[in-house]
Amino acid sequence: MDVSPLTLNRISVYLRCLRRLHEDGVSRISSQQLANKFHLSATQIRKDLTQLGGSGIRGVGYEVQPLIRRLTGALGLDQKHSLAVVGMGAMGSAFTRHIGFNHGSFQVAAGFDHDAAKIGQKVGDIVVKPTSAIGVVIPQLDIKIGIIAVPREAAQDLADRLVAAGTRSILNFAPVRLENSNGVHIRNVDVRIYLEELVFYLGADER
Amino acid sequence: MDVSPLTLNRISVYLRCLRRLHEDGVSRISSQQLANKFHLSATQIRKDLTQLGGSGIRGVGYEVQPLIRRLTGALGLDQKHSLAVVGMGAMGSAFTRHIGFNHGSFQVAAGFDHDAAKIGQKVGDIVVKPTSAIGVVIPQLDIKIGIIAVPREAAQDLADRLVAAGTRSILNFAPVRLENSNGVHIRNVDVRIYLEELVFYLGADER
DNA sequence: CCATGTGAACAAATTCACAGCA
DNA sequence: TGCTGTGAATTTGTTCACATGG
Repeated sequence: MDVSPLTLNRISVYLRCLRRLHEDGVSRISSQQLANKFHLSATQIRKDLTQLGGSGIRGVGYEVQPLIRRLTGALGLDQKHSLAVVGMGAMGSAFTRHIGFNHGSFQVAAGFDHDAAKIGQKVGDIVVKPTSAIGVVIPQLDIKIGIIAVPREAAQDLADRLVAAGTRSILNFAPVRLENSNGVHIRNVDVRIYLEELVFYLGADER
Repeated sequence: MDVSPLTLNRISVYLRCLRRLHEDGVSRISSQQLANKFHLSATQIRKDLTQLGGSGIRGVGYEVQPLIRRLTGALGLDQKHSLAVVGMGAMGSAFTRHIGFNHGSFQVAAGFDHDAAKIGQKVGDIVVKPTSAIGVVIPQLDIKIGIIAVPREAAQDLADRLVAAGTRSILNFAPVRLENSNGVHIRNVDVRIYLEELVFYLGADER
């Protein structure tokens, strides 16, 4: 299948909205109602949903629970996914706790750090391991998703080691564009870039 | 001026690259060299830079230091910006420490939490204040940028209170699309959405 | 001559408008 | 009738190709 990241991210949003509706006991909803309720675009919801094979009822709308199941399956969220966090500083441990607390399709299965003072310590449920263990632990636990939360200088090297060990996707918090060797999917999240964006629009009036 | 978020985020990236070059003693660079060195597109660099009023020298390239100054000014990074972090849980305090450590154009000037156990505690340089103090502290410190790092349910209310107190831009880590009342600029950062994206592309082969 | 800056071609994403079906 | 699903139109973003000028 061929879905753009933009569409995909919106699907995630829809899924969340639908789960909330389901909790509230709503069993059917039209694209228009969904759009109104969560400030989305009705046409776009329909376009996006039909990309995964539409399943609405003309004249009625969508059945909430079947649609949730459909999207959950399409995204691959019907299985548990193990994550490895590399870098157990402020970002890495916040991420670990964040995901750990939100029992969902994800669990942090391993945490690595370079710093001897952090190795052996517990963060949430996991014990921090040395980065030298990446090559052993990643294949052992069959981890396909890695989180890079280390300083800029170390990011590329650790990403390479994750990929060499079998990681197929990387969520990168370090402020570098990582070189994506062969089919590895990389998502960069750079908080400072977002702050800079906000600053620009702050001053946009004066320009 | 009228610059898209996409362009703007790339400008931030260029700025970083240029700062690294400057540190390495490079005083001139062509768009092509810049593109090669950091895996970017030369044409796009030029298009983006000319949006802020091009300043390259034909046949030569760009002067690194003047360009840094130019971009820094265009983004509004030549002044210090105070931030308020709302929600001092794992995410909020990680963010605070992250920005705090990286002395740049940003400083966390205030941190708020709802939880009595956290109020009065120090996170980095700042002392956590109750959310009830938002209305007083934000105008007092003239804070224009707020960070929302609270659970979903509380996010909209706190965003509203920030805006009412004078905040003009919000970086939102909570998993909700915040309603952006009048010209307030909102940037959503939702880690779980990015993880879900990665999962989808993991399984993309089998589909 | 060589790299910038830019109009024109192209591609991607969004929105519109409506045909088609429960 | 009322909503989905979708081709067509539009807008937005990227790449190409080259004229321009230091």
